[in-house]
Parts: sequence; C-alpha cells; structure tokens
Amino acid sequence: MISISSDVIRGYNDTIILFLLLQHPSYGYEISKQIKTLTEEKYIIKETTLYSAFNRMEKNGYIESFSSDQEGSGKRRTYYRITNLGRQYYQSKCSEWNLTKEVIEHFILKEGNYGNNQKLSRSNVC
Amino acid sequence: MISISSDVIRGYNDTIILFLLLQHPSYGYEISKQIKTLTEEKYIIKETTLYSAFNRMEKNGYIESFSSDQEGSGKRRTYYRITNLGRQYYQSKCSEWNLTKEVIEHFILKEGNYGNNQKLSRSNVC
DNA sequence: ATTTTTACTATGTCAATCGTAGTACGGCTA
DNA sequence: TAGCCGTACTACGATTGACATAGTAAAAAT
Repeated sequence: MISISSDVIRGYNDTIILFLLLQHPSYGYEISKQIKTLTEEKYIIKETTLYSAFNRMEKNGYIESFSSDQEGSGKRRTYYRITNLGRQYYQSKCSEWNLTKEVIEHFILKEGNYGNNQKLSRSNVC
Repeated sequence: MISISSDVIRGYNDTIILFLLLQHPSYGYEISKQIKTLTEEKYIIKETTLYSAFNRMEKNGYIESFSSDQEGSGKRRTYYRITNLGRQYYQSKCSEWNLTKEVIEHFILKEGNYGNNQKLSRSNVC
C-alpha cells in the first residue's frame, strides 16, 4: 500500500496546520485528529512533527498561543490562533502549491504509460 | 515573485531525474538544462543537489553510471541510465504523487476565498 | 590569450522530520 | 479504588536532503 513519504509532505505541514487554524483556534491533539479524518487516514502527522511546527510557526509570528482557562472540564491545553502574518504566509503557500504542482507534473507519467518505452510524446505527460 | 521552495520539491528531485533518464541515458549538465527548459525556468536544480541525487540513486540501485568514451569531441562525462529497480521506484513515486496531491489539496483554498472569513464550505476547497 | 561554458568533486552547515522516551492529568471500568 | 486508556504534551538525539561555498579542469568561444 502506498503511503505518503515525509519528504513529500515536508514543506506543507505548516500550510496544512494553518488551513485548520484559519477556521478556528485549535490545539495539537485536535489538529492531528482533523488531519487524520479529513484525509481519510491517508496522512497521519507525527506528534513531534506537529508540535515542532507549532514552535516554529509561533517563532515566525504565523500563530499565537494562549492557554485554555480550563472552565469546568477537560485538561489544560495550549491553543493556537493564526495571525495576519500567518494568513499572508498561508496565501503565499497556496500560490506556491499551484506552481509546484505545475512543475512536478511535467515529470509524472500518466498510469498506463509506465511500460511504454517508445518515445514519449507530449500527450503521455499529464 | 513566487518561486518553489526546496522543501516542497524535496522528495521529487529523484523522480524528476528518473523521468528524464527514462527517455535516454544522460548526464548532470544535460539533465539540469532539461529541467530548466521543461519548467520554463520555474525550477532550476542546484548542481550539488543534482550530483548528490545521482550518488544516492546509484547507491540505491535506481541508476547505473558509465563513462562516455570521448570519441572525437566533448569532454569526458559520467552518464547515467535507469535500472529496472529505478523504473519501479519511479512508478511508485508517480502513484505517491497522485495521492499526495489529493491529500494536500484538502488544505489549499482556491484563489478568491482567502479573505473570506465566513465558515468554509466544501466548495471553497479545491 | 583569456574568458566562458561545461562538467564535475569535496566539505561542512542547516532545517525538518522522526524515533524513542517520558510525564502527567482525566475519565472510565472492573 | 486501582488500573488502564485516551489526551496532551516535552525532551533529545539521529537522519536525511538541500544548499552554500569552494575548487578543479578541460573544451569552446571570443
């Protein structure tokens, strides 16, 4: 079974997290669950990757942390909210993604053309 | 101007090189030129990145090197050809790419929806 | 004759992911 | 009420790939 390698998703973990924070402030465990369910378990972010992304992005000013005032129930957690700078960064990553997609797809063969060792025409490329 | 960050392309440099070797054996300088022209200069691979990819892939058995017997003209170069294992690896990376694309696009907003702080509906996502 | 292009090699740094481990609280069950 | 599972993290070191910088050297262009 094919799964996503870390080298591929690297560079988009921050974007993924920012997308989720764009909707509402959140915290590590919730974010990780959301990624898991949204991708139908195709991508499960490692805890260490996630928390180090939080640290990096807070240092860069893309997110801000605040503590849950544990009213009533639940364990105290560290919440993060996206900043304006983070929103800008997210936008630029979206643009970059479109460019990257375009670039990489020059080098990806459509299924069914793998075994074809005839000269490649433009139409074989997606 | 937006350019592609190395973290993004990381994990696809090997695939890009293998795609080009799939067509005919080649060598560093030629590969780098091809990447540049095929992407319309949107992606220019660094020399060190390229040659270290060659070394890594030869070690992994994805490619084989041979020396040009410099008949007549041109400087002696090291050519690489793709192996069967390399072909298999390339195929798996293509499949992985399709999966990755699907996953990442869950988290990328279409242009025009950036400033929208209404609740996100499925249709905002591409 | 000198510069530019071609064609590399060597070395060390950096950043992000990951493996492993450990802490600690809350809720549920036996 | 003891123990376990799920939640919510932190710490630390290893690994990997990309990159900066530097250098070599032959061929081609000027």
